[in-house]
Amino acid sequence: MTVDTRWLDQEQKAAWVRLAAVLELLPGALDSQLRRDAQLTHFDYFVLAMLSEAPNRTLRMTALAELTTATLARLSHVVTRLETRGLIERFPCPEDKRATNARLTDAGWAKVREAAPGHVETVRETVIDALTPEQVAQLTEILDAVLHRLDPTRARAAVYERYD
Amino acid sequence: MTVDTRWLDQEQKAAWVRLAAVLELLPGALDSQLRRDAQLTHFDYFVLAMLSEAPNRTLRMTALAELTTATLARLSHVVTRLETRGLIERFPCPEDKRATNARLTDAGWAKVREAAPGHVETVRETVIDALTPEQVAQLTEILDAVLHRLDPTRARAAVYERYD
DNA sequence: ATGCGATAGTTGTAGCAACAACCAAACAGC
DNA sequence: GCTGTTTGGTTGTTGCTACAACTATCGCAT
Repeated sequence: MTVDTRWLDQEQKAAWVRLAAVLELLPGALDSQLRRDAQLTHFDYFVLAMLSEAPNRTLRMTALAELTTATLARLSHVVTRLETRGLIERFPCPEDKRATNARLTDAGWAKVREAAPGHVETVRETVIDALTPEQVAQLTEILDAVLHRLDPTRARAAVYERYD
Repeated sequence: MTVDTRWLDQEQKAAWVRLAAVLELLPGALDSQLRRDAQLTHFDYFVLAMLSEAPNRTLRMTALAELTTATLARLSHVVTRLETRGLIERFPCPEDKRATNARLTDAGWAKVREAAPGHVETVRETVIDALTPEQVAQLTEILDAVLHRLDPTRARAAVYERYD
């Protein structure tokens, strides 16, 4: 019954244990900074950021869901909350009456502008400034390989290939 | 009022965007495999794994909390659930009447043995096997640098320094 | 001995995420 | 021009996490 498992060797285990630790700690660090300074979760922030870079600061829910790697259900809940807070507005898509557009309001735009510097600073402090330029390049390649496994359809490709 | 922000350059942004994507996708991938195949969250699994490697398969709640980077409150809830399922048992610590010990039951031990191969296989598929040996070594160094920022007190050091 | 701050852990509650069920508009086939 | 299917989105439920309040014990200084 037991399938012969290829266990991890010492070096692989070293990398994995550290990755697991980062996976546990980093999201919390990002989240708590944004929550404290901008009353936003990291996911909230990312949603607003994607909208802020879109033409007319508007995207269809489906497009926004792909950009943020979220299910439509999750996105819908999040957008509902952000809409209540006046940061986003929803309106029916004229071209396709099934569809809904989400647009960043002026207040939402202001919120992104206000939150960005602190967020970037946190990213620097926790990750970027800890690495040499060579390591930053290595990290990019490594993560690309991993993403290729995680996201074979490259649904998110559009987002991060803008930054090549 | 505006503090002069050091924005990320192209290469830094490339690394960061990819890291954000991995942070979003990888935990879900790990979680859903374990949930599907062993009815365990990744955190559940890690708790059981830490206990399974401890002397007598027993640890004080505080020690277990440190090993898993969890708050005591979070751990308490998780252990309550695992206890209900018969995978862990709690008993008062004889030396310190404030303290509680958590011990892995035989059923819990069996669960870990059963879940481990599938989990390792997922780790291989999504991360390790996507990388060259050089990249694995690079990743370890990179993550060490990040962890140093993230966890300056090295609370988790004990866990991952076992794998040097 | 006793009074007080620190330590160890539990519990209640509120908020967010995953999953599934659901409805409506659009499209494809005949 | 009906009918069945796919697409786009919302809503309800359940489970887990964070936060805060609370109890009990310990250690130590007086």
